[in-house]
Parts: sequence; C-alpha cells; structure tokens
Amino acid sequence: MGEILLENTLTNRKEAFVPLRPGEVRMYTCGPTVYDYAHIGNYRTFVFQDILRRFLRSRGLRMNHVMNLTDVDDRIIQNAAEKGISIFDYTAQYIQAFKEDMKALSCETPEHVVRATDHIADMVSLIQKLEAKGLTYRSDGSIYYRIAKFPAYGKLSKVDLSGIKAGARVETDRYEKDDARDFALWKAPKPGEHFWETEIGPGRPGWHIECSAMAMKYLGDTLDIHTGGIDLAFPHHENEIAQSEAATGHPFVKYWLHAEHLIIDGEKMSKSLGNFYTLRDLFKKGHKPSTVRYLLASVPYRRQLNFTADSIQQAASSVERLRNFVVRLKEAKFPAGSNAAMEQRARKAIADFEAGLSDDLNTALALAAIFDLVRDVNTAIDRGEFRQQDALHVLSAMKKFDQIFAVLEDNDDTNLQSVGFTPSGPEISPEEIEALIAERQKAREHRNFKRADEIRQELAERGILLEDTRDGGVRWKKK
RNA sequence: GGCGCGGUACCCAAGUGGUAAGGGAGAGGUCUGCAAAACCUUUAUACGUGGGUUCGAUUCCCACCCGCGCCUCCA
Repeated sequence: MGEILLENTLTNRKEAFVPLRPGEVRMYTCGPTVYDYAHIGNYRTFVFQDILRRFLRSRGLRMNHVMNLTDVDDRIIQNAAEKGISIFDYTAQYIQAFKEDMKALSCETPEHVVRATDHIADMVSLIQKLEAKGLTYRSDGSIYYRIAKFPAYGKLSKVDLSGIKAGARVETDRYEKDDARDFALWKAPKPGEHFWETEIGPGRPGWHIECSAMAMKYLGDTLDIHTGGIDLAFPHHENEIAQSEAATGHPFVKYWLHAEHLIIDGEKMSKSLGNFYTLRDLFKKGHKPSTVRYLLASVPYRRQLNFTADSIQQAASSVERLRNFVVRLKEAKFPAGSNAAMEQRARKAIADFEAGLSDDLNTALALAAIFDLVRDVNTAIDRGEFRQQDALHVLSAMKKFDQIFAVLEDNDDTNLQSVGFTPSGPEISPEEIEALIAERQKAREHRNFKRADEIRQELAERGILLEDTRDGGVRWKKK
C-alpha cells in the first residue's frame, strides 16, 4: 500500500502522513457549538472527518480521536437566559440531537467526545501557564492573550496582521483590548450570566482556549491531525496554535486539515437567505440518511460542495445503483466455479479505491474505481462469465468500500427512527407484500397480465417496487 | 484591499505536457408479456477569456473576467 498524502493547510502542500507514534493517530476535530441543531454544512465537515478516520483505521492505524462539544458561549448563554433555563438544560437537547444526527449519518463516535464545561479546570491551568509566561494581560476581569508576544502568529492562515491591527473594521475600544488582534482567554461574567469561580477569578472560558486545553489533555502537546471547517482556520485555529505552542514550547499540530464549505445553489447557506437546512429538514423532505451521507462524502473535502435539489437526487440514484449491485451479487444464482480474471478485477478495484483515498482523500476518484468495478462485473454477469466464487471476491471489495463510505447497508429506516422520524409511506407488512406477489405470479402464469400489472401498480403506490428476475423469481424493495 | 478555493459536457465531478475518469440525466437499442434492474451505443474538436513557453497545453507561466469563502459570529 502506498503512502497516504494529506494536504496540510500549514504548508499548503500535500504531505505524506506519518504518525508521530507509529500505529497511532492522535486527532482532534472541532465539534459543534450546541446552541441549536447543527446544519448540513456542519455535517459536511463531520462526514469528512469520519471518512478520514475510517480510512486511517482501514490502514491498520489506531485512532485516538477527540471531538469537543462547545457547550458554553455567548449564544448559548443568551438563548438559555431568554428561555429562563440553565445553560446545561439548554444545551442538553442539542447535544442529544447532535449525537442522533451523527448516528443517522453513520458517523463513528470518536474515542473521546468531550464537553467544554467539563474541562474548565484544564482551561484555567492552561491560562495560568500563559500568565506565568507573561503572555497575557487582564482588563476588567477578563484575560487576554497578547498576540504581539507570539511572532509566529498567522502561520496557518497566512493572514497579514498588520492590516488588522490598523484596520478600521474592528472597534478596539469595545473589546477593552490593548490590541485588536488580541483575543479573550477568560471572560469576566456579566450580571446574571453563568460563570465559574476559579483561581483566575470568576468568569467563563473564551472560545479558543477550550480546544487547546482539551486537545492537549487527551492527546499530548503535539497532535498528528487537527480538522475543522475552513472558516475556523482564522482566527480559531490560529489562536489555538498561539496558546498551545506558547504554553508548551512544542509544535501543536503536525497536519492541519480543513474542509471547504458546503454552499446551497451556489450561495452561502444562511438563515437570512432562507436556504438553511438541518439534517432533519432534509429527512422531512423525504431524503434518506444514506443519500445525504453519500452526497456529503462524494465531493472531495477540499472542494466546495454545491448542494442542490438535483445533486441530492443524483446521490440517491448513485446509492441505488450500488445497492442494486450488491443485492444482485448476493441473490442471483451463478454457475459454480471461478473465473480468475474476476478475482484480479476485484483486487484492482480495491487497489484503485485505496489509491484514490490515499491521495488526500480523493473520494471522487475512489468512487470511480468502485463504479468501474460495478460496470465490469455487471457486464460479466450479463455475458454469463461470472461464477459463484467470483461473487465472494467482488463482495469483499464492496465491503472494503463500505467500511469507508458506509452507504450500502439498508438501514435508512432505522437511522431515521434514531432521529425520531417514522419511515414515510403507507405501512405494509412483508406478509402482505408476499401474498400480493404470489397472486401476481399466478396471474402471470395464466397470462393475465392486466391483473399482474394492477398488483405491481398497487404495490408501487404503496412504496414497494417489484423486479422480476431472470430465473422467474420476484424481488421487492422499498422505494 | 489581503488570503484561500474554484470555473471541465444538460447536472455533479476526476484527471493528465501528447488530443478528456466516474456518477446522474436525456436519446436509441438489447433483455422482458410489459416493466424494473442490467448491458450496449450516444451527448465536450479541446476543459472561463486573452496572451506566452513548448514539436505539442485543459494540464506550465502571465494578465484578465466570473463564482464562492475567510479577514475576530460561523463547519
């Protein structure tokens, strides 16, 4: 197997991925701020990191992956206050929803999913470390990081801070900061706000410090991989670097991976444009979890993903094609024996698939390898050149594929239920379906095609599709 | 203005210094009682525009145009 190349935002280059500790990957993902339901743009990033971790695991690497839940920030405090409930009661529902959504999208659960509010002490001690090094200053009970003390600032995003420093965009006064570039490590409480009483005074953590504190707590001073949306590169990740590296004296992250944004119909997704979707919005429209996952995964993560009504329809068709293929392999009867060429073909597909993913997670290329296999095998089957043993090899290739993409299993109903949706369409029991199929078969035997077609039509209206197979059998599936 | 991503067929989207993967959609055909599924054929004389380098560029260089994002709310 060839090396894995990852495009590193820090260097702007594709680099061979080599874990600092052989066999283990220490990875940190910026998780959601749980002030509301996460939107599909968020999930684009989370599906990306899921594909990444699945791929690394498939290469025999052990994951030590941390994802944070930001469960305290301005929006949370404000929203909770408006509802007159504690921030914990407020965020609980969205934490739950996030976990359900991730499950619905077949995203693996990282080894550590951690809440900011459970790590206040870690943040405080990190801030103390920075204070001891003289990198901070206090202003009205808040503590700020003095960017001027960290010369490497800007190395990730290549942002030129001289512009910001002098820029008119930022009203320095409002922040009570010495320098507009400085950012809050610790925020003094405002009246009525939730706060923690700590050794550095009462207050709550700034946004950036939580990621540094939690990442280093679980993963050590230097992590292999840090992922997040492209918008986080500046200032969030830049600030993480400043805090962490200044505190430890070690490089914070070896590979920075950023996912480009998802846009809707060519425009930024935003509530004001009315094109803002949560996962549940899509499910409500009747889209399957596997369709959404496929769509989010199919465009390489470094590219913007243009989400349109058409593109999700296309994703649904693509998944359908793959699933039909697997069903055919499992259910069709092939002559005994094997065809050496097919085993070779399956091996090539796996090799091409992995080569695609190895190239900075080029999922489009990896998918092409699978679809090539699908076509070649279907052709071989149609020509009668396919044998029983061949099916095992091809199925094994499809399994390899699905260990990463996770869209083949027919689990959409279950996944929908996990987010509280009952599968759409009229209820019909398998027994009833079988009975109708039997009746239709009988009608067909008597060449009563009118009746046979009526039954097929009736089932179709109830969401059941029939396929007559070559050997005279009938297969059915849900729409 | 600075930084970044992109502009490939009807749509999504790979890719390479030597004349374009894959998926979806459409059309025709094979199979089928008819469908469905599957297969075959078909839809880019050149890949935003204009220059340049080169025997040769979509692929390198330059300029320009357009889209999107970030520049302390943001995945």
